[in-house]
Amino acid sequence: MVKDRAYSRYTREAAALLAKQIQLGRKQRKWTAHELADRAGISRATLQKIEKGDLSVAIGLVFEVAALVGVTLFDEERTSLAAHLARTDDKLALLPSAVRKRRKTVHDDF
Amino acid sequence: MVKDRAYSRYTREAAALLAKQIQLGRKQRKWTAHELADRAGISRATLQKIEKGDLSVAIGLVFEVAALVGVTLFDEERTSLAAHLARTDDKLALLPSAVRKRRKTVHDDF
DNA sequence: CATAAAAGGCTAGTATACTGGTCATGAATT
DNA sequence: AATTCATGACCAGTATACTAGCCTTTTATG
Repeated sequence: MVKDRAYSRYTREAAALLAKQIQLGRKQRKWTAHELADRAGISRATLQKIEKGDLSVAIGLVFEVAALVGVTLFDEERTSLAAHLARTDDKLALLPSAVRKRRKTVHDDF
Repeated sequence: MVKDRAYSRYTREAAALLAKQIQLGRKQRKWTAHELADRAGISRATLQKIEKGDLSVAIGLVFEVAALVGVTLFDEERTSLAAHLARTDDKLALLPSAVRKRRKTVHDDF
């Protein structure tokens, strides 16, 4: 053991909520853990970690499982994911591609 | 190389959107990648993967970075994360703790 | 236009995520 | 009550995420 990362409260709570929603979704569909793991193409052990809100699991695996049981991040009711992505891209394009730190002190931050 | 996982379109798009939102948030705050990586306690290389929507990054690291730049999953404006979590817990409590598969064929799925 | 710094890539090393398996426990059916 | 099976926990092995460091390419600014 070397790392032992610290996580913010927000991170822990958000992951816990996602985990619970996934478990809820699975049970509402009446799928066993084994069944869902198979559908997602992951091991049962990893699914257990996901449903516990383990923060070390790859985000792709978590999103994949979430999608399978109908849990969506980003309330995609109103705007489609793709459209939202495009709008975010547009905003990004308006900003300089590199963030530059001031070399000399300039009075613009108050 | 052994795995080479396949991910659903939803997973890829959701991760891409999150990645872009993070990058946007960072630039709006005028932080360099180096700066954000330091604040998050991760390497610059990992932050690059995060801002590219790499699906193999640990979900905790992604959420942590997202929180730092003000990107929130689960529109927490209306309901607090904790409250949402509690309500999900309640729903879970109403369901049987183990999902049981039918042994004999029963006509209830149509 | 010159230059300093940000961003992007790459690599080697090591910590660890994920897997496939087993075992124990408890909960749902008959 | 007996049985079957879902769940939770754990373990060893292997693939790989993450890091630190370095080099190259852009990009903003003087």
